[in-house]
Parts: sequence; structure tokens; C-alpha cells
Amino acid sequence: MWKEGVVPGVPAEKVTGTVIDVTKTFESGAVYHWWEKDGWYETTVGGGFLRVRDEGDGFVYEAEGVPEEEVVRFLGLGDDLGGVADAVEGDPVAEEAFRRQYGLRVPRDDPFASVVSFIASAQSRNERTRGVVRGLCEKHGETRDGWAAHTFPSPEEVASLGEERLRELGFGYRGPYIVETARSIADGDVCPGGLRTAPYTEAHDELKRLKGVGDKVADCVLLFSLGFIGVVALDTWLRRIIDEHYPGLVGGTYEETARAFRDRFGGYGGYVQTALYHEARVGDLGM
DNA sequence: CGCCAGGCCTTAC
DNA sequence: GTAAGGCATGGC
Repeated sequence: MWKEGVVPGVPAEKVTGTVIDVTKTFESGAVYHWWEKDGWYETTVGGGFLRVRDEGDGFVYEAEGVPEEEVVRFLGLGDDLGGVADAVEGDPVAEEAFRRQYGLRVPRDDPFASVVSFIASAQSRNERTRGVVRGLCEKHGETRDGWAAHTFPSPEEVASLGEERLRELGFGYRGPYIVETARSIADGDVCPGGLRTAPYTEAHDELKRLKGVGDKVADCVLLFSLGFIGVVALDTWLRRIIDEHYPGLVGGTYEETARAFRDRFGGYGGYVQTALYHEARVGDLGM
């Protein structure tokens, strides 16, 4: 059983109910529209501007137009890391990833930004996707004096940009998908932000109505934007990890394997997946 | 040059 | 429902 203040390999003073490793959280690839400036990680939340950085054993933030409860929600600070610790107990691979990536949070990005970003992420490297999304924001979003961050353009704005413009910005063959999806959301045909309280399967299927959104992208949006922290997004990295470390889960359909992995971690599968992903990319899982 | 990247869409069984 | 092929673009 996990005890407050006890995480192997982590200094006791770093273990609190609201601990966060800001660097890990932003670098983990859950959010694509952020700017690093003077040691801060800047982004926009609900039209307001936010910057966060690690400091000492905790973190600090500055915000313009973002209420504190929105900062807490965006950063996932209400999520119970003790629950995650309990969930990974007895699973050496997940335990190690959780310990090494301790403080990595699952954020709640803006739903439209998340949908577009993850459509753009298909068959593209994380760093490249981030650059393309950032370019979209810098060319068509808004900023303020003293900030590097730019807002994510609205669904109506993105829809009006058109395929050619998106292709110029580097979205490649995903441009048409993004235009159609932005149009669907602008018209209210699909409302991602309204799915936060829906049952998982219903929300997943609803997101898949959007062009360019399949099983994996839908799960990423549910996890990194809509607060479904138990959801596992089965990407190439997690598939590789499963092939290597979870032989019993290999060979099923997307739905079967994702559900089997999810069910191992009692409602915290998304936290486990995020830690494993970041660990595989920057850590030492031998990938 | 070929292969791969936080997959998805269309088409053909 | 399942399997193949195509797909923009850049890094290696």
C-alpha cells in the first residue's frame, strides 16, 4: 500500500499530494502548443495565458486570465498519485517507469487543440508535430506582450484556413482531415468538450466520427484533454513495450489489447501509459 | 536511396 | 470485421 511521503528513489520532500514535475509534464508530448521561455513552460488555457516552472521541491506559475482552479485542472494536480502507485504495485516495468517519471502529470489540454494536434501526430515524429502545431498557433493564433505563447486558433478559423494553407504549414496529407474536423466542431456536429462526463465507449465512438480520428487519436484526446486518466492510448511505443514486457497482451485487436492493458491498472492506466511512453523515449527502457 | 514516424482512410474481400 | 495500399514530409 502506498504511503504519503514514500516513493522509492524520490526524496521525501518531493512527495506531496500536489507534486508535479513541470518539465516532464510538458516534455511528455501530451500537449503540443507550448513555448519554453526563460526557463518557463508557457501555454494558453481557455483563452488565458499560463506559464509554469519547477522551483525547489515544488513549482510556481504565473497566469493572466486563468483562474487557479483552472490551473489545477489543466495540470492534473487533482489526480491521486498514491492511487497510481498502488495500481503499479507488483508490476516491475510499470513500477519502474512510475518511479523514474515521478511527478509526470496527465494534463487537460483544450479539446479542439488536442484533437487537431493528435490528428497531426499520426505517422509523424513528436518533435516535428510540435513544430507544425506551434507554427499554426504563431501564424494564426494570438499572443500578448511579454509572452511567447500563442492561443490555438478556433475551429472556425482553422476550417477557414483550408487544405492548401495547412499543407503550407506542414500538416501534409492530414490537412484535409483537419479542415473537415474543424468544420464539424465549428458547426456543433461533434462537441468534444461535452464528452467529459460521458461513458468511455460512447465518448470514444463519438470522437471517431471526426475525420482523421481513429482509435488511438480518440484515446489520446480522452486521456490528455477530457480527463479520462484510466484510458490507454495504444501507440507504437506502447506496442513495442507490450511486445517486450507484456507477452500475454500481444496479438489482439486494438480494442482488446488496450482494454487488457487498461484493466491491469485500476483506473490509472493513462498515467501508467504516459510514464511508460516518456520513459521509453527519454529514459532507459532499452528502446 | 530506403525506412520509419504517438495512424487513418479507402477499397476489396 | 479484417487485410492491404496509399499517404505528405522530414530525419537518419
